[in-house]
Amino acid sequence: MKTHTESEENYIKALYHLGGEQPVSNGDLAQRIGAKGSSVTQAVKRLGQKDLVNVVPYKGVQLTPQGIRLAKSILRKHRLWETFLVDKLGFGWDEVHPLAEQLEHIQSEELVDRMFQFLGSPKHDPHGDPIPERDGQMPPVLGQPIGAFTAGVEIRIVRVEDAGSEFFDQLDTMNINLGNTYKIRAISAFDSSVELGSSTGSFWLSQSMCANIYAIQS
Amino acid sequence: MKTHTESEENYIKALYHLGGEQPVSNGDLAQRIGAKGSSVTQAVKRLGQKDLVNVVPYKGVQLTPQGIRLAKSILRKHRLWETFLVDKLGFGWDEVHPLAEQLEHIQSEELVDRMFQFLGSPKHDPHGDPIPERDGQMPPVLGQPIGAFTAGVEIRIVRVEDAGSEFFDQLDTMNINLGNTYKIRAISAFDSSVELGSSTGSFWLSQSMCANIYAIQS
DNA sequence: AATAATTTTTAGCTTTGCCTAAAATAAAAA
DNA sequence: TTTTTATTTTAGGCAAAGCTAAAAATTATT
Ligand SMILES: [Mn+2]
Ligand SMILES: [Mn+2]
Ligand SMILES: [Mn+2]
Ligand SMILES: [Mn+2]
Repeated sequence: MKTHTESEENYIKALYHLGGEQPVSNGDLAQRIGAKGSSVTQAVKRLGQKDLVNVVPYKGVQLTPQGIRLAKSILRKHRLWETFLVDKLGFGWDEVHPLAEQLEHIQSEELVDRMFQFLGSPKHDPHGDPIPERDGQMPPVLGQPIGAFTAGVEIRIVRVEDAGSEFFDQLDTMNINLGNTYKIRAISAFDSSVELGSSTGSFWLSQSMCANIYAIQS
Repeated sequence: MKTHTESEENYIKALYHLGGEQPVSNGDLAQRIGAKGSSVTQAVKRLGQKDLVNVVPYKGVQLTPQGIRLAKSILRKHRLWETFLVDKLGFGWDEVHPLAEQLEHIQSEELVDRMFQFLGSPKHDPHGDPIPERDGQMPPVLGQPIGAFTAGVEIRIVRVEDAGSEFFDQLDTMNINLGNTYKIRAISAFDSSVELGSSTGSFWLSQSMCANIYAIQS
């Protein structure tokens, strides 16, 4: 398997994030990467020559099977590193993403395999996102938005969206963590906010918060 | 503290390796980096503009105090990562160097500090090389070449030179590891090879092997 | 001290990856 | 179906980091 530049890998990752296996527009990609459209046009041309993407001018860019494989391998590394940073080094789950963006580019199959073992073959990262397997298979994407449940149900938080540092701060101040269990006490018909109850009391969660927090019944 | 490219950091590291605080010739640097002299001339000019080195044309390049600080911080990371890979992930001490050359460029003070803690505040890496402290202080460089001892003395292996994979293979087949203790049985007046004795028997070590293995009396 | 050999620098080119401004194309509105 | 607007591509530049070949400076040898 050839070796790629960091920039190339970031484009592949962005494409996977935005479109998965579907085509992505030049503009969306430019926005995500944080570069101008003209730069993106050239970049994807280079990726096309390496058979990582198919480019249809004026129409969009789409990952090839090769590109998808690469995207998943980068995502696997990213999420394994996040898991390492949180589980082993004691970082907060809100701090690890930027660091993982560096570490995801380290090239060594052996390292990834050993890290995977060292971490106990995890299926999900500290935010509850699935860690792609060695062969590209994806573990299930866990949970539904909290607002999707009905009053009276017992739920467990299993995943949160990466919705920025303010979101994580809010989770922190409200003491909400993966694994926490609550009872859905009520759902407001007015603004869709949700009242959650735990052993220590109960509190209301805004619709915006709920939309980024995923849970399963349990 | 500003951020540097991988290439810049590799130049700084090479300069520190070759000359420490002393000036280094263009040719030596070129050889070490694996680039042509003309490329090196330009590269050090760039480093000069960032006050990481002082360049005297036709004479040589020398790290500034800033450059030395950077060199040590990279070396610290390199050796901490090697320690992590061997102690925590179970890599062999002969496999970790190339990986550490990638990992040493990851930028995060916080990560380094936490890793240092996680590893138990190590003073030396898996090859016995000193790990620079946070403030730039260097732990002692351990040991003397095995040939420097006299017959009858008890020694413990504390450090090995990075003398290539064949050297490590030889150490491996002879079962020589850091921490092993031996008695110096004899030193050949003919070829300076050394006879070492342990509980399991005794064997001869060539002068070339001895020159790359360091020990202390004990 | 003069010449020869070695080392270093300069000059000119290449690729990656980004930029701005202008031209071309596609999509939306009239 | 034109015309206007938005998106995308082309054209032309720039900096980092490498290269080769030629010129200049230093070092070594007669
Ligand atoms: Mn992340
Ligand atoms: Mn990245
Ligand atoms: Mn090393
Ligand atoms: Mn390196």
